[in-house]
Formats: sequence, structure tokens, C-alpha cells
Amino acid sequence: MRYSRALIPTVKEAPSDAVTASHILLTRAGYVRRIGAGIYSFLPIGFRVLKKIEQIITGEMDRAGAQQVLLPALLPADYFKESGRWDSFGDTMMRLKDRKGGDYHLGPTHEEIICDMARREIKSYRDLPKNLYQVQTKYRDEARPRAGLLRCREFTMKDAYSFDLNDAGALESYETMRAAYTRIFDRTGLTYRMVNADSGAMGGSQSAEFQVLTQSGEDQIVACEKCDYAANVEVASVRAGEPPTLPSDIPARKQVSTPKKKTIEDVSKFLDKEPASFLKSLVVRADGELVMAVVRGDHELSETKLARVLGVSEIGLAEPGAVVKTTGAKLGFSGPVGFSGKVVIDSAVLGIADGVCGANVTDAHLVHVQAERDFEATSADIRNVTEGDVCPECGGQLKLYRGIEAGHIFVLGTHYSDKMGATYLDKEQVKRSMVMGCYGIGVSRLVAATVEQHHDDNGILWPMSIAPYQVHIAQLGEEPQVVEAVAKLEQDLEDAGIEVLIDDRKERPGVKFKDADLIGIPLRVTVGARSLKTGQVELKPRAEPNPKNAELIQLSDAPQLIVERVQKLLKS
RNA sequence: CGGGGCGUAGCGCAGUUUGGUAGCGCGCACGGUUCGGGUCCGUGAGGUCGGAAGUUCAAAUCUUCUCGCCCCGACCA
Repeated sequence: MRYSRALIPTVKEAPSDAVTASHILLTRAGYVRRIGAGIYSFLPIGFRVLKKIEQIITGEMDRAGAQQVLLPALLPADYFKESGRWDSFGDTMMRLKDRKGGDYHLGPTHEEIICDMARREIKSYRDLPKNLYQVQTKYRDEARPRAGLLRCREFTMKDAYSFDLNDAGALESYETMRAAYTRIFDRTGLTYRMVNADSGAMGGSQSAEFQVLTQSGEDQIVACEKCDYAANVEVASVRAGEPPTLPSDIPARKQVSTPKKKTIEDVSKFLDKEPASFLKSLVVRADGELVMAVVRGDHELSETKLARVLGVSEIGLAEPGAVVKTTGAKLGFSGPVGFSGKVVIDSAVLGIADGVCGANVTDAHLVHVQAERDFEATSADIRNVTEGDVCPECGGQLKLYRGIEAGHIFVLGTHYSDKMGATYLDKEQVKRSMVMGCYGIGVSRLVAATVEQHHDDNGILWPMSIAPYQVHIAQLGEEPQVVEAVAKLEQDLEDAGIEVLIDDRKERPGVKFKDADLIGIPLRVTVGARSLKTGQVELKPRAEPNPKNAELIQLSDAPQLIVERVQKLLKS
């Protein structure tokens, strides 16, 4: 492709509403344009990247025995009413009415529709298992679209759905998909982790997320340095230590005055005690009931874990007024001693021998406090894992990362097939529900996630496997020998199946180099009169920051050398 | 949905406090100049100041309403 004929509108300044690196760079480099909140157009090179990712995915899905289908985006309400999600999906669903006033919506995901296909077409155990997938535009009226392509209202998603005879079969399908996903993510050239996900809402079935590791992801995850254990911070389990034996010679608890010292930090300085000896006491509202949760001063409460311990569905910090009313003290002075309601403490609190906590009296704290001796509570794992915690699998050290959820696989069980009547007859003529699995990849989100992970100050650095073009030729000048050399190189490379972008614009070299860096094609070839004097052209990987380190190669060797280099980058 | 902020030329912004003929940079067009990391000089085109109503001799500027967008949070099968 000749740049002069292509539409690649690079700009020096991105719109001010772009904040994240991927949004800024994809806009500046001419990949995407914003149409509305969470709605984007893909320009030619943006679409090429999207297609490349899609091809990797479809290739691996087909290889894993799945078959592609095309489902409607516009859906009559009936199907989601059958599953109950017409109501439960809430405002996140884009709803509309047709001219007759009938209820419709745009598909946010397609379990119901694929389930309908299965129940119509699959009748016998002989027909199973099956795996059907789609790569399509989906719609969610997000409460807050954000970060450019990372959280959109319209987005491209690959969803695969498996149908099996029984749980064992579903698990097998799940494993097949897990392997396929690993190959897909390996091929995209991303640094990622497969993490155990919160399987709370759907019941405790098998589930994993594929998280792309970046500086700025929405999710916090921990990963073990030694083994491949990784999990979301809110659900990662803390390894239970030995039950501590606390010294029995700690003096009786005593109230001390701590005027206006509300935070752990303030009180810690004031009393000269480590935050780790504090009992951080938080009043939460769990399905309406006020409960006190206590974690060690240097730890953080996990609302997800606490909700599970309490067996409630809704949980959040209690409103300030309720805290004052129930504890009898201002915010910052609550504590478990004498608290009227239920108290849940994190297991680590049991290890605090000589603790400090709020006295439930404004401007006062208690010292020499011990759980169990001074107050009654149930103990459980209710805190977030932190950096340096022990890996629950192997005992190694855990490290904190930020991640962008790019893939999610899980076993659904018979939740949808029961509701939708997706059944088959087994050998004994018994009607059984198909056991389903669901496997998603955010294709358009992956475009942005890749840029989040692969960029520098000057622009994008695409992995070879998903770059819009594999080689960028910067043609410097219009001299006949330059034009001729470029044309020859173009021909040879394209004959070898290489995708080439040739910057033949009448622009100064500086402009071409800046744009090349911004666009981020992995290999750049510079053809100019200067090096051509000795029959040479320059070859520089985008990842090499110093232009002086460009490699001078003979024009005659160039095609072969470049093909080799492209192939090498495809493998790594 | 709670909190904060922003809507002025294609993009980035100034002008709003204190009402008085709408400006700068980039980009774009034309002429010249330059030519290996966003050349330099000149000329020019381009704006219902998000929208509606009001106050006023006069509104980008003041008042009321409204729409849109961004950020933090809540939410995210």
C-alpha cells in the first residue's frame, strides 16, 4: 500500500477527551475516531489490526473444533425474557421498540440465542458435543464508558458456547478452550496471565480470566513469582497461617485519649505504634444489617470475601450517620469492643497480641486489645491479598499487577439450558439438559490492550502478528534511483507475501520518521539517495529507540533479509 | 447513579471575573524556501461561541432551563 493513496490521518494533538495511552495513540496515529461516548469508527489501519486479531482467534477456534456462526445483533425480547435476563440485565441493555411497539434489544451477549439454536437443532446424545462461536458486534449501555476502546458501548467480541452431555464433558470442552486461549494469547504477543476469577454470582463453577498485564488496567491481580498461580486481588485466598499463641502477659485494655486522631496513620504516630498492631474497624451494611469488619491496620478489607462469608448479596460501607448512631462515636473511633452487632475479623487479627482500636467514644482509642480476650468475633479470610503475601499454592511470594480483562472462560452448567429447554435424549431415552460453557474474548478491547502494553513516548510498537503492515518503507526523496529501488523492493516483498506500507508522500524525512514511529509498524526500511550511493538501504526495528543503530544492508539482499526478519519476529 | 470538570474554526487552547465588531498555535489552500527526525517566510479560506429562552441599546461573557462529553467513584453475566 502506498501511503499517498491510503487514509492514515495522523495528528500531532489528540482530542482532549483522550486520556489513556491507547486512546491517545490510536487516535493520533489514525487508527480510530470517536463517534459518541463509547462508540468508535475504525479507520483502515485500525480495521486491519482488528482483522488480524480476529484471524488469530478464528484460526485457533476452528483448530479446536469449534464452528463459526452469525447471530443477529437485533433481538426480540422473548429470548431474554425466557432466561429472565430481560429484567435482570437492567439498564446495561440497549433496548428499543419497533414500529408496532414490540420490545427489542441489541445483543449484549448471546447465550439465549445460541441456546435456542441448540434446542432446535440438537436432539440426541449422538449430536453432542458441539462448540459454536461468533465474532460480532455487541452492545452494552455501560454506566460509564471509558478509556477509549477499553470499555465501549459497542464492541467486537468473540464468544464461543459449548454444549456437552454432562459435567465431565463440559469440563473437557473447557480444557480444550483453555488450551486454545493460551495459544491465541501467546500468538498475539501479549504479556498476560490466566487468573482464577470470581465465580461468585453464577455459582462456584470453573472459571478463569485472561488478563493482559499493563500499568493502567481496571483490575488488580496478584501472581506468584515462582509458580503460575494468579488471581484477582478480591478473591485471591490468603494462606491460613498457624493458629498463633499470643503472650498472656499483655496488660488489661485501657482507654486513652486521642483527640482528633481519626486515621490509622494519625493514631499510629500519636501513640508510636505500628499500623500492623491496629484493628482497622469498618462498619458495613450487609443486606441491610450493620456488621463490623475488622482487618489489621496495614491490610485492606475485601468486600467480595466478606459478602461470601456472610452469605449476603449486597454489601458496602455503612453510611456515616448509621456508623455514628450504632457506635456512639464519630467516624474514626469505631472498634469491636462493645460493638452491638455481629463482628467479623480477618484471621490475621488473631495474631495481634497487643492491639489498638477505636473505643466507640469520640476522641478515644483502646490499647492492649486482643481479639477473643477482649471481644467475641468470628474469624475468616476477609482481606485483600497484598504484595509480598505468601502464594497459597506453592508458598512463593505474590506480586501485584494491574490487568485488563481480555478473555473469560467458564463452565455455565445447565443454567440456560434448563430455562430455555435445551435438552437431548440420552441412550436410556431420558431427557437431559445440555451442559454449557461460555468463552469470550474482547477483540476490539485487545486492540487497545495491546497498545497499553506496547508503546513508548513516540508511538505504538505492534507485535508483528497483529501489526497493520509488517514492513514500513520510508522513501526519502524523489530521485529516479530512489523511486526505482522502492518499487523493486515493494514488488519483491509483496511477492514474498509481506504486507508493506510505503511512505511515498512528498514530505520531509522528519515527518515520515515521526509518523512511522507513531503508527508503530515493527520493521522500518529507509530508502534514500544517501545510502543508495553504496547500494544500501537501512533496516530498523521500531523497538530500537536509537536511529543510529539502524542496520545498513545491500539493496540486493534486502528482500530476503527482511522476509527472514519478519518471520523471526512472528515467532518470538 | 453520587462527586468534579469541560463545550469558542478540523485539532489544541485564550477571551467569560469587569457585556462593546471573535483571537492564537497546529492543520488546510496558494506562492516562495528548505530537504535524513514534525524547515522557514508570506498570503488566504474557515466559527449559528453546544442548544433554547430571558435581561440589555448591546451577550462567547449575566440569568434560567436543556443537551452532550470527560475524569474519580458506584456498577461491570
